[in-house]
Amino acid sequence: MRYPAEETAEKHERILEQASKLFRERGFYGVSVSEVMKASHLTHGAFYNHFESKDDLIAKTIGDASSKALASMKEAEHTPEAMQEYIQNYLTEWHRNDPGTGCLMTALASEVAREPSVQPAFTRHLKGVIASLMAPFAKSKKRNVRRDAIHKISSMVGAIVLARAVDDAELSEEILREVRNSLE
Amino acid sequence: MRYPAEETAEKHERILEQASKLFRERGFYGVSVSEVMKASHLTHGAFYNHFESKDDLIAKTIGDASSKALASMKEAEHTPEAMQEYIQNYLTEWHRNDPGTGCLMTALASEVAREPSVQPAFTRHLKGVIASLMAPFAKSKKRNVRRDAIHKISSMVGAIVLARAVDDAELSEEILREVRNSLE
DNA sequence: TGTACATCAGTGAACGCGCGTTCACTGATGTAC
DNA sequence: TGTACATCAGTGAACGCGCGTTCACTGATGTAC
Repeated sequence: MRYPAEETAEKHERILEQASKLFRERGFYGVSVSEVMKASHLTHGAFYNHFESKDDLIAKTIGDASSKALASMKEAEHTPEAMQEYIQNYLTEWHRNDPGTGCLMTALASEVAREPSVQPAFTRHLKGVIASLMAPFAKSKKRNVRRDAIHKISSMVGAIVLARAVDDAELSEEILREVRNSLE
Repeated sequence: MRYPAEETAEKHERILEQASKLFRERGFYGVSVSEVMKASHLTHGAFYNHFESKDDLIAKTIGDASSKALASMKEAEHTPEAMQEYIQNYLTEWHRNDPGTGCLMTALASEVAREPSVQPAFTRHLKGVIASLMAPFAKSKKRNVRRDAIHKISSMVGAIVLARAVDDAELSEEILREVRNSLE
């Protein structure tokens, strides 16, 4: 049966949001189309009214999640203090434990390396994050602002990725703490 | 038919080596048992004479690859210069382009986070790498030797992971170059 | 040393299962007149 | 404004496919005597 256009748009949005969360939690291959649709309170058949294929969903999801994340970063204050707070919040056990609502680069980077269809959106996202990390120093005379931003985001991503992969709670906390301290 | 014990051990080793390479290239779920066996010049049926299950293979493969990598790190020189060389070689386009023979942490970390059976071996591996990065400074009076090692390996892993996920060749090279420069 | 037989690492057909995808069908919405 | 009908986002059964795994079978190796 036919549905009001507004409702359809809401469902479309719901699919993108649930996919974004589930993919970050379990990876592209760890989540089926049916699971995404179930989480969106729909049956799997309706999927192809919204997306061409699972690959299309993956690409659209990353594009959408990236746009939202970058928009909220741009709205934030661009002071060195605000950036420090962002970094310190990034390197927390909370972020480590909750990939579903966390940074999409940490959750999906190694899968993106094998999935060319997502790479354009991922690249745009990383460029946006680097720009955000540079913004507070735009008018400063600091040298190597861009180099520092790239080094920072690399160690942040690496730290969360390693802290998640390790099954020794103490080592995991140590990684977060010591990279936090290194970036202070 | 029965085979000489030596031949069987060789085949077992071949399976571990091919699995190690293929998993790093395409991830645990991107490689089938049949593909591993084909690469080892065997048919898929023989697999269960060597391993209990695919999960067992994954755990044994990471354990084996880690042991070999740590052994070769321990054999190397433990001077600050040798460590610098190791880091500079790690952050190369060659390593980025060849995950199959590269660092297993960069290739598999985000999958390991979802695969508890591999986490013990992964944890042991990371501890070994941290120890190796600290070794050259064992007798120095430098403070924060362990913190620096953790920060270094985090940015190295993050840099390779990001450089692989990005489809902009210039940005990818820039990440490697700037993290290389930051760690000089 | 020679013979008889148990062992076991191979082969490849077959299994059930879950996946991505398709399709016939439904029925309220939106449109044409 | 009311009626007739095309539209299209849903539903859920069905599809083919590749996966991990099992199994009956093979035959040289290694062992017992």
